[in-house]
Amino acid sequence: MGDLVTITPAEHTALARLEERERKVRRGATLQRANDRVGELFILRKGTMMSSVLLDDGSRQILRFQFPGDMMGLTSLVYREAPETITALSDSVVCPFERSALSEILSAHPRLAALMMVYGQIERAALTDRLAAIGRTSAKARVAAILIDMRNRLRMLDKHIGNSFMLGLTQEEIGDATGLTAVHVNRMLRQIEEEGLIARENGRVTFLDEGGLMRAANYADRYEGLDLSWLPAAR
Amino acid sequence: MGDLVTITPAEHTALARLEERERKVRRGATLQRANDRVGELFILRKGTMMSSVLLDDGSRQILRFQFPGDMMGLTSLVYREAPETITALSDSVVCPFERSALSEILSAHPRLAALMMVYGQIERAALTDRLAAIGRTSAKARVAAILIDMRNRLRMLDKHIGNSFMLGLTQEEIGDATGLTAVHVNRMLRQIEEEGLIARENGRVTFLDEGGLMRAANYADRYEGLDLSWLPAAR
DNA sequence: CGTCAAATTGAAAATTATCAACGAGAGTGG
DNA sequence: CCACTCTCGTTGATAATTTTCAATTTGACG
Repeated sequence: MGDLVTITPAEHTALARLEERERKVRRGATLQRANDRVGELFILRKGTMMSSVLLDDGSRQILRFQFPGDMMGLTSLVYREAPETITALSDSVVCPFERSALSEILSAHPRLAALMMVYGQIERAALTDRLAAIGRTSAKARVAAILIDMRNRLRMLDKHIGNSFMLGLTQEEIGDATGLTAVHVNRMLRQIEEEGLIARENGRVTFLDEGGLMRAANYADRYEGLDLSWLPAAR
Repeated sequence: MGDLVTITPAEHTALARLEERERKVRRGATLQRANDRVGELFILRKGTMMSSVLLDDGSRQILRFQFPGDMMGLTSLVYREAPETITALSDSVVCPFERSALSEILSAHPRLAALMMVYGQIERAALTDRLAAIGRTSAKARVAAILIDMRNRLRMLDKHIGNSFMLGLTQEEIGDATGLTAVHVNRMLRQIEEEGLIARENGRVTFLDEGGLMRAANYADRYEGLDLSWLPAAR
């Protein structure tokens, strides 16, 4: 949250209480399973994770990728049973906390409540972009969009990531995020590569023509263009 | 919000301040256009509206349908420029209010802040269901899902809506919501009808086999199964 | 060296889009 | 009251995109 506004010491203390405990999650392990009874929320401290739903024909839709600093499992604010599965994409560390802890923060720190609504809306915008991409753009555009999105989000964590990065997703995972089959993802990656937009070498992707890639993907960065002047004063 | 918890008089007064002004919006008129500079939020008082994005090849993706009581334009909490367009599906009445008004409520009424997060998460769940449907289910399933969703949401407003209701969407709008063409929507509606799941007569849809329809659609009702026991006390 | 997940490739099939046309019904101006 | 126009729904034929199935290859790792 410190990226958006300057956090006061009192707010910092309150947020730190959410991260008192730690739990390790191995790559592939499940933190929360859909339809399980749940109550805990999490902050991702290290690693990357994803939230997904499993349809009853066995296919999977990945809803969102999570990076360090993200809150996860916010839906258990609302539902008795989790609607989403949360899985580790790489070995990760999470900080579990109780709903009541969040409740106390909302009461004591209105500005943090507002900031959480802000994050909720950023996430909403990201989800709606994905929705529009899956509903209305070609397979190639969707794959390109995932590449750009992953690069941008990784770069938020590590400022000196440039045009080259470890993707950290299998082609099957890209397919589950974009609503395509792994086979078709493979063909689209190859096509994007043949057009000279990217280069690939075992998991590392390099953007050769970022402008062309953005145009192919119809991409909008939802972490830009923010206006937070309306936030209440810190308490 | 009164559907979820009992609102105290003080909370009621605070919320009523959001609805002091009224504005009429004719069917087809645009309340907020994507990429316009915006600052206002809205509560929908009467009618139905939709939020959508327009891609630059001219195609449209409908993100969400709005019904009376819904807050709209929450993204202007965050962005200088609106990412979504909000349009009236029928003649409607909205109540515009300022971001600062919301800010004051968050500070003065923590339980309302929490309830707004709850609504945000319900909306998120609805969006992710749509995402999974568009990404991973057949055209027929997506159309069936829209039918069920519209019926359920209309029934929340009017308890004695049963198996028959006015859909209030053109086939083109159904297509833009499901990521299909209007032509294909037509064929899917016909097919669902021929299978005896629904009947249609100029805009009115009647469910003949609700169980079959739910199975065809892979449907989950996100307004059920809530657990709000963690909410802070009313102030 | 053997094994296993992941990537790659080709061919055929299924789904969905595109194009083009027509019909029904609502509103509108003469 | 009668063209006239417009939107919406409907239908058929064809094309494009994406999936499915079935191998095969590659690379990491014990």
